[in-house]
This record gives sequence, C-alpha cells and structure tokens, in this order.
Amino acid sequence: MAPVTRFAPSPTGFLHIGGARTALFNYLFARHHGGVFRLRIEDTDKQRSTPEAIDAILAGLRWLGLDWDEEVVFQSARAERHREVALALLKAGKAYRCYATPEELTQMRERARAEGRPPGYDGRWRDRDPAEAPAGVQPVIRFKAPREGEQAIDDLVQGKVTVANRQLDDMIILRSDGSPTYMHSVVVDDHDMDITHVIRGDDHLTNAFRQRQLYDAMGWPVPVFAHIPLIHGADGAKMSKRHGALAIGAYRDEGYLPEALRNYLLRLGWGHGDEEIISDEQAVEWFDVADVGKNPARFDFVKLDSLNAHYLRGRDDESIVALLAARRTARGEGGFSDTQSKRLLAGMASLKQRAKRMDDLESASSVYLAEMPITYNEQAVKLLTADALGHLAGLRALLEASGWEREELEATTRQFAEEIADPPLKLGKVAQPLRAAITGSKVSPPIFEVMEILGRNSCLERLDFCLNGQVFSK
RNA sequence: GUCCCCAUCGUCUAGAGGCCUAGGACGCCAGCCUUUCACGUUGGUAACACGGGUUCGAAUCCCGUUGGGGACGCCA
Repeated sequence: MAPVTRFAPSPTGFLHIGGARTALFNYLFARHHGGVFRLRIEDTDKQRSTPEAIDAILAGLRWLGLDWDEEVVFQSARAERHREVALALLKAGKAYRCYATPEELTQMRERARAEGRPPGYDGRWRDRDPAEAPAGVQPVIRFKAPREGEQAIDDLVQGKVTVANRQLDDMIILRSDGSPTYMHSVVVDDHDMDITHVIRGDDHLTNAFRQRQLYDAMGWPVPVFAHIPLIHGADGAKMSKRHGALAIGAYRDEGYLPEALRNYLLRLGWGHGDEEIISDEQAVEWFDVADVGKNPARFDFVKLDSLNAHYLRGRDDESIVALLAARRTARGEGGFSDTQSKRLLAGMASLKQRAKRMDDLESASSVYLAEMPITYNEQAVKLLTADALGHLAGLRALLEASGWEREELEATTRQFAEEIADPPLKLGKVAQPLRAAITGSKVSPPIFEVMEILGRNSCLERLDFCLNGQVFSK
C-alpha cells in the first residue's frame, strides 16, 4: 500500500525552520514511495490561531516547493467528528467524566513531584460514581488509560521505545466546553485521513504513547511513527518559536533560494555517503526516514550560505534579474528601467559568482543601477590620491580614442600604464584607481567588464566627476 | 522531580567488528591563479566524551559515568 504522510502545523505562529524540515521529510518520504503527502492545519486553538499564520504557512510551503496532495484539512472543521468519537469512547466505558478543578490538578502535580512520582492526574474520578458529581461543574472527558503494562512503539527513527503505562495519566479528550483536545483530534484525524506514516518532531515522541492507547481503544490500526530529532540553535538549545527561530519568510527575505534551503535542511540529520549537493530528483530517489540520524543537529547559517552561493551561481541570469526585480517591487520601489535590466543581465555572470545571498547580490548590483552622482565610499576615496588622479587624467585621453570592449579597454589601460606613464606602472596601479573612480568602491566585478557594460558615456562622466576634483582624498 | 532519547573534527556528517594512520562538506590557515573582490585550484588544521567489559581485533556490541536534549497543560 502506498504510504500517506501528512504535515500538520498549528497556525499559532509562522512556519519555522523545524516545521519546514518536517514538511520536507514527509514530502520526500511520500514522493519516494509514490505515496500521498497531505496537509492539515491544526487550528483547534481558536484563541491563538490566526488567518495570517495560515497564509504564511501555505505561502512558505509553496515557496519551498513542497506541494501537498488533495485538499487542505482544517482540524477545526472536524470538531463534531472528534466529539462523536469521544462520546463513543465514553459510552463504551473507555472514557469517563472528570470533575476535578484546576486547583486540584495543580495540587496533584505538586504532590506527585514531591513524592517522586510521575506528575499528572491521579484518576480520582476514574471509578467514582457519577452521582457524586459536584453541582454546577462542567466535567471534562478523560480517556481511561490502561494502568498496567507498557506501551511500545516501533519508531522508524528512534527504534523500539517503551514506556510504562503508569507513567501516563488519563488524558483529557474533551474539554469542559465540549471542544476536543489536540491529543484526541490528532488520532481521529490521522485515522480518518488514512495516514500510514506519522513523521514529526521528536518533541511528539511521548505523545505517541498516549495516542497509541487511543488507537488501541478504538481498535484502529496504529500508523508507523518516525520522530525526527529537533533542530537546535547554535547554542544547542531547542530552536522553537519562542527562542527566535526564524519564519521561513525571513529566509526568503534575506535572500536564500528555496533549493538551497531544501538541500541544507535535507542534509541536517540525514546523509547519503559523501553527497553534499543533492538535486530534488536525487533527494526523492535517495531519501528514507529510516536513515535519519537520532541526534539533534545545530543550525549553521554559514553552511547554508555556502550552499546558497552554490545554487545562486547555478541559476540562469534571467531568473536572477527577475528575482531582483521582484524583491524591488515587493518593497514598493518599482522595477528596473530597460537600461538597468540590460546592464544587470550583462553583468550577472560575474555578479552572481561573488554573492552568497540575494541581499549581497542586490548591493553588489548597485554598480549598474546607480545614477550620477554616484557615491564614493571611504576606501575608494583613499585610492584617489593626487598621483592616482594624475594617472587617470592621462588614461582618460587614451580612453577617448579606445574601443570599448573589455579586452580593448584592458589593452588601452595596460598600454598607458606600461608604456606611456613615466615611470612605468603596474596595471594594478592604474586599474585600482580606475575602479574606484568608476564604481565608487574598492571592490567590484572585473573593472573592464564593468566599463564595457556601463558604456563609454557613463564611464567618462564618472571619470570626469573625479578628475574635476569633486572627489579627492586629503 | 519522573520518564524517554542522544553522544565521531568548531558545525553538518560518512562509518552497521578488521577496508580507519577515521573519509567528505562548511569554516579556518597557507600556496597558486589574479587589475580588486570572488570563483577555481593545491596543501594544511581539526574528532571517535570518559571508564569498564565482550572479542584474536571496537568509532562500531554491552554496562556504567559524565555531558546534552526532549516530554510531563481543559497549548498544539
């Protein structure tokens, strides 16, 4: 039977990096086995769920290229079904009404802790006569969990994990207001959605034991579990929403490519020999949850950067210019003029080789976007000494008559430096001030390439701007 | 506190008893290339947490210690 996986985020926050990886693994597992990958939004907490978060999750998934199959299931829409199952459990004597107050509950927890017992509900209403129910208290429905024996799950990642039933208390399946709890809804939904493989974060491992009890009580087949280790921050602590894990949109905004993020996330906790750069096709072909390691990995931006740089270099120039334009319009700045796009396109091959992220690329591309008067940074100004300006003046005369292909520009400059200047200069002695004068910076793509792309008029204009003493160092 | 899980270079990992003098990648350092920066390229730095077993032989198996992480809500 083809597996059915699901990604089930709760829209109480945005899609963060850990969730993205969980989604990736579910996606890859389904695709690898020719199965189905479904999406369920767990929005049962009405207080904390927001439509913005839902949109962000869907957008994040789409951006990452993790397309799900079939309709999105909203858990909130299924509350009636969850209630029905809870009531059936109650009727079958596998659940019971509990009238314990929140105060009693905290007391129980504290006492259990003090006595070295597992904290939790003590089962005081488990076998009590409902006739003793206090008046005016709306009860919750608790699952009558087995007290003897143990629960075992054969986790695809964690292996066989066992827990004694006495560690598990009688969980609430229906709140006093009649709404179903997460623990209960998940089981009902996973069953109803025919989920065969539950791949999720390791923080759910202990939930799996309680959920297993529920499956058994209902007589439902238990899905295969795979609890993947969490992603930790650089400090080794859990990378949760509250510890500032970045929303997936932030990665996009900072200029990461979805393919780079996918590759990075895939390699976090999973490997395939010495392979580092893994295409989507290879990922689908090679991935198996069973190969996911058990130890949590730390998130490393530097490695992500290098992967991103790799994929950036591999992108075709047109798509990068389009991306650049999209970033601009997203900021409300309007697109590029024809001249600008033409220049960017011409210079992109060199530009992309020098960037790690889209935001790097963006600032580097200002050479081709800036209008006169361009700004000169401190280091550029420092290069434009009186001597240097003297050389540039000499060079300018030759440039006037020079062809404007990059090779010709280099030949002209070399000729000036090595033959005309007195005493002769090394090419760099002229090329560096030239770069500063043309680009306003000490670093740039190859200067003759920049000049060719910028064109004769722009270059001469910038050169004159410097030569006229509008830029000089003290 | 109770329970569960984990442990190879700084980081991500390869490694399923001899192939390991522990491999790759990122980072870092140095050389080469070079008009700058980058790319590329060559070389280098750097790890089996510790202690006991088992075995002819252990990074790999077992036990313990230490260290780390996670779960214990009428949140999901």
